[in-house]
Amino acid sequence: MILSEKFYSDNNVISVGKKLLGKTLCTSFEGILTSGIITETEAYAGETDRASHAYGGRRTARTGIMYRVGGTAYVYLCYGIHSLFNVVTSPEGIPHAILIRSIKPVDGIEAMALRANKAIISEKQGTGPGNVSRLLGIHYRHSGLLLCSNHELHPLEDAIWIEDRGILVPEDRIESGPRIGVDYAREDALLPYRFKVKNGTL
DNA sequence: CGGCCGATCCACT
DNA sequence: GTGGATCGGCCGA
Repeated sequence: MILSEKFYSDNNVISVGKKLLGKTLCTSFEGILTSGIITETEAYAGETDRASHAYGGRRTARTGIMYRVGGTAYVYLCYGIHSLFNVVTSPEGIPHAILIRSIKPVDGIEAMALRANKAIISEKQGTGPGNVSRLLGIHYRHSGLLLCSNHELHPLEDAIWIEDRGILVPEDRIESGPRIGVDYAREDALLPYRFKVKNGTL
């Protein structure tokens, strides 16, 4: 089942960050389907979160994407090399977003191996936000794509979406901790907004 | 328009 | 554990 706008429009970014664990992130580019189960996320809590690109109400051509309706893809370039994939959550006008940090590869393993320039794909290849995008073929040009438009009507159209395939990650299997690489965020750097499945086991 | 730097990864030691 | 790769976005002049 493809997650709907209702799932993403939840104003509680922490709760959505946790609920995304165990869901399956899918892409279809040029007719090639690849997917992976989300095993790690980070929540970015809008204008009051010093770690967020929207901190203080900063709204530019790039970060303006985060103010769109929940279920919009926010992808941006990091360190000049990596496209990092986020999904906007909350209603339109509130710039909450979840960064997808790790996946367990599922569909299209061969295509992923090709993209990663590896002979085989192990679970390790899906670790790290830059790698997630690399395996799934996500590029910052995809920023602004809607994740819940009905792509099934256009199977050959490029699309990103998230599915619920019935994998349940109970609260006691979720480990929370501080986010990565946000030391500049001062007191907010310590907030436990990073969520991962314990031992990476699903 | 110039300069700085980032929600990172990987090869190498 | 460390440093190089690599470039768009943003800010200040």
